Amino acid sequence: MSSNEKNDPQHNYDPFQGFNRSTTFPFFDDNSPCIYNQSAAAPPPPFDPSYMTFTDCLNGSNVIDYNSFSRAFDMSCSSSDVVSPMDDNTATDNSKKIPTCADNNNNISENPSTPNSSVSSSSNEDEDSSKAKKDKQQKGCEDHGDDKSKKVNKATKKEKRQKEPRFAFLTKSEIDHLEDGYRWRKYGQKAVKNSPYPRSYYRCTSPKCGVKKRVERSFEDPSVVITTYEGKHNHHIPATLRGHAAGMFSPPIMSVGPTFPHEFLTHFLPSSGNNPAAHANSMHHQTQQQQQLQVPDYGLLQDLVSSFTRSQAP
DNA sequence: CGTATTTGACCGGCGC
DNA sequence: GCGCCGGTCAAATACG
Repeated sequence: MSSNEKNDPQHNYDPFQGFNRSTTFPFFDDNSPCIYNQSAAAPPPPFDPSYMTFTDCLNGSNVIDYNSFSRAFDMSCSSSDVVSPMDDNTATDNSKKIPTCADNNNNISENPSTPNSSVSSSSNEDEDSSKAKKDKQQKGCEDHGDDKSKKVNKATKKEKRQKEPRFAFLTKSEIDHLEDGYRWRKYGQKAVKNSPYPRSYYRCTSPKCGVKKRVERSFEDPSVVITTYEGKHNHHIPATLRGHAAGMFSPPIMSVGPTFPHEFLTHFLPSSGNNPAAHANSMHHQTQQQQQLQVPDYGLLQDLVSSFTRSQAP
């Protein structure tokens, strides 16, 4: 948790404070099953562009003005292409993780790990104590560390971690790892402080693609899966994806351009309605009630949704 | 047998 | 400097 977050608890709990959810941004309408209000159990309203979820918006037909999206998400102009610059700690303290759009200044957290002594005396004392035990064991064994040398070499080889743009999605789903059209290899899993749910670490299996994603379940709302993408895919969706996904892509998506829309929709959305690959796969595994929220720039998004709504009007 | 997952070990960053 | 913590590695294991 970053220091400013620590000093400002509100920051953790409601990054949308100050926004009029009902009128400023349709996704936040209290009637919608937005996860940020506690009415997620309420049935979604009948389709209405004004009340569509963000996923609906993204997944909607390709009438969306992608330039608007691009502007809204600040994808093309920023140095890091941050859609929703999550403080890394957004997913660190599970009890308070909420994607924050507060700093749209490409201020990706420089500290991937955020020590937080203030929560050290947390509910997961079992974990902590066992972890401490482990650490002690480690340190106790360090004397006879022949096998350590290679790890040290590895560590020296490793370049300093680069800051990658991160994008967080909140998805209402019963399954943790949502299909997004890409192939991921799980490379780690960690217990999350203050949360009974572990965090899983995935890496894109494409050789030259260093995109990673973290998947964890919200502590406050277990029905919500938090998926954090890091980096951008430098390749298309693998043709071998659990069968022939790439070939199923509809031309509009594949042809909209090399940069933003396709990348966004296919690279970052856990499940895109315009992504038959993801859709076809996910339909088998996911509940129909999935909503992803991405909250980059309210004003522009409002414009976008407004224009989208207008374009839907007869 | 190749690929994916699991899981304990390890590292680096940060706060104290 | 120490301890905590998130993130990553890689050997072992599971799976198809």
